[in-house]
Amino acid sequence: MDKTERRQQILTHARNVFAKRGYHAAKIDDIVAAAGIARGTFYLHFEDKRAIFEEIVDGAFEGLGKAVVRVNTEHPTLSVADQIIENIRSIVRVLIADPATTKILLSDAVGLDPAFDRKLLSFYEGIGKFLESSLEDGQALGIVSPGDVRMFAIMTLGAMKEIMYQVVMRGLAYPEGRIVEQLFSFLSAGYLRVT
Amino acid sequence: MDKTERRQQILTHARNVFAKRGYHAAKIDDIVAAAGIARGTFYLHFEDKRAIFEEIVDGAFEGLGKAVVRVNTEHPTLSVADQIIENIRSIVRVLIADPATTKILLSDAVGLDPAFDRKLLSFYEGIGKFLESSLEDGQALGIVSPGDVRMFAIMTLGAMKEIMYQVVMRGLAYPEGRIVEQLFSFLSAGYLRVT
Amino acid sequence: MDKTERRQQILTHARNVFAKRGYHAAKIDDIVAAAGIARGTFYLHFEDKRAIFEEIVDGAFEGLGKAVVRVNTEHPTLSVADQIIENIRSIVRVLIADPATTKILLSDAVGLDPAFDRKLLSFYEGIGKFLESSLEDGQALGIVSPGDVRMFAIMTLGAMKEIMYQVVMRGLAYPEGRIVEQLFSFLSAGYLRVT
Amino acid sequence: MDKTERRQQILTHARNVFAKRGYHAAKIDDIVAAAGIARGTFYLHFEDKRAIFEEIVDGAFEGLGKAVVRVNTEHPTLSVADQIIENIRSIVRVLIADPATTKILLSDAVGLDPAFDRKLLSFYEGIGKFLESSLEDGQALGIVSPGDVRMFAIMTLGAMKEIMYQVVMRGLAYPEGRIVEQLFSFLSAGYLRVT
DNA sequence: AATGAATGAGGTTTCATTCAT
DNA sequence: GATGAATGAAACCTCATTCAT
Repeated sequence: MDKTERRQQILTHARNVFAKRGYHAAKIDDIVAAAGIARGTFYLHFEDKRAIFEEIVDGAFEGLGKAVVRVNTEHPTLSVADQIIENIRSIVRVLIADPATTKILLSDAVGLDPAFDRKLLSFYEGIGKFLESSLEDGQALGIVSPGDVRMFAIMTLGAMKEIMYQVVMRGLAYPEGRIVEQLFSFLSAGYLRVT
Repeated sequence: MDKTERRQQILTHARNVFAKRGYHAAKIDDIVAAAGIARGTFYLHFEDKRAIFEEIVDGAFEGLGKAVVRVNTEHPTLSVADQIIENIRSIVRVLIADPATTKILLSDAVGLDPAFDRKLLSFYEGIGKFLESSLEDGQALGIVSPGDVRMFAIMTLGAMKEIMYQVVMRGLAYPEGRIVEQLFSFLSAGYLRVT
Repeated sequence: MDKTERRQQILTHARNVFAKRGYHAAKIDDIVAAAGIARGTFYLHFEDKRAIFEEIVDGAFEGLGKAVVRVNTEHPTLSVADQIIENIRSIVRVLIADPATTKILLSDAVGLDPAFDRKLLSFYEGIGKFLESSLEDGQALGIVSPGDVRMFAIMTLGAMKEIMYQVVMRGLAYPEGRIVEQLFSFLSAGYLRVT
Repeated sequence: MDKTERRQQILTHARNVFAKRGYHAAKIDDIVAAAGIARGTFYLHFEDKRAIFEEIVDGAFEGLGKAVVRVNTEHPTLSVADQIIENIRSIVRVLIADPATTKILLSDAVGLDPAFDRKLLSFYEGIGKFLESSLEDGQALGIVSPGDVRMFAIMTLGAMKEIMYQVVMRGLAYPEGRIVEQLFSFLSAGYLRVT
């Protein structure tokens, strides 16, 4: 087994262990036992426990980053609505496809310590900035209500995170399509009809 | 200083320490140093580190539970919309009033370990159930769109959690009124106008 | 309650606690709880935990010391045999009368630490010396076999200790008379008839 | 050094430390210092302090168990008297050969706490039962006096324990042969000649 | 490269004792 | 004298990381 494969194998098992136990309760022993390697071997491939965890989280960030595509409003091949829906869909798909990683992202990586919090916040800030600028474009085109785009971005992110949190933590059994549809309809019209 | 005061004093300092460092990085020594007491004194008042953390979280749960009031649709003194707004306002107010606790709730308490996750999920499940049944009432009255109330509840909760997370983690400086107003408007109409 | 009474009360309860739990497992808290006093009060009457334990053991030594009377061979009012029997009887009686103290002596006080071991050994050495010299007198009178009186003393002491150990530790239900009679007959003739 | 050797080495040093200081005064640090290993290494081989102590005591029990052989009265190659003597001799030999363990057994392990007391009592009960049944056989053959065999067993055990206690605690310098001979003669005829 | 025994810093908790009230 | 909250030394144990084989 070559070095890259071995790394990948350890990463995969570590991901499962972290997802199952949480960062602190996951011991190096659990990881090497799951991977079927010796303790020393782990350290041949990863600097330390923190490093492998960061690598898992960074990988997740990257995967999500790739899932998001800027909505093309100039020469769209799909309608704007469909592009938004496709965006939501690809994000949801990535998250659902790897529940262990999603759980790590939405639960285990949260509140680890101030340094890790900064990393997480910085990722969400990137997402937020991207969403905000997209929403601003949308406002220019009249497809996003006038209003505080930062707030829109935050609430959108929150709604999405919470659905996925419930999916991975409680096993909420919603298929991708239903999640996407509900989110889109929520963003489009809310649900309160009180005036 | 009597026993209750002393407990309260330790709780307050512990809360700050947990909020500053996170659960694991917060050492008993940090807490007792902050409280200006000896290490043994801590254990006179609390079983162990976990216990004081749980007490902080439970206190937060309780405070939030009290903040939520069922919307009265039968003999309302306020319009339904105003009641919803008041509900949102009181929750937001409680969270903003004590950012340390809010940070603990939304960050430090998350992903601590499977046991704590269950506690957290169970709290959110309670909130969710309450919201769902309120939303069902609302549907009967025609003030909530037909649709999946569980999803509505989750997305609402997520939007709210994310705003507060940003407020306590990034120091997002939104006043209570603005948060309430934005949330209400989001729940009422979303922001996408793509059809 | 005057000082002496209070001391006595604490001693009595401490004795029970030590007998029940053993020296180390007996906490000052257990003692003061049993005595119905405050923790500080304990220290008004006793230097420390060790001191009260020593006092209990010293008291037991004293009680046993008083139980033993030198056999009078010159102007006996009782036969020598009867005097020996009376001696055994009074020792057994003292031990059986206060099982808690006996348990402390034969179990809890044993192997506490080198310093306490010395105390215990010194007590047994006193007993041993006394027995040895009595046995020597007996040899002079022809009522004790020729032989190693130190060994006789040790084996006699051991037989007696073990009976009492079984009585207090296992609740071996032998009445005083039976124990005395068995011991005397054992010392008189052993039980092996192999030649 | 392989795992078994290392365990053995730690056991040996721990035995000395326990024998020297007693269970409670013996710190893990003393043991690891004596063994010349790091603290963590200790815990690699033993669950905890209690576990290594129990292992030492259990080992002693086992060694003693092996030393005792049932007296063969049907087709004896040695006379019954000689068989008894050999039995006593092998027990005494085992105890004298390893004074540290004997001291632990007769002093440090005594009165440790109720749980350990039960372990000890259960061992002595086993020995007692064995002796009692042997004595009953002896009575049937007429080589043991009629009488209470349980009492005989207890007194025999006590005499033996006390001799060994004196040997290891006071350095009583009796050679094996002398101890055996004295014990045998004591069991055979006692020493009192008072009518 | 792989192993796994060894390391030791670091943290939690206990509990005998003190002392202000 | 009595109280009981406060103290802090001391001890155990864990586990990430190292390193000789």
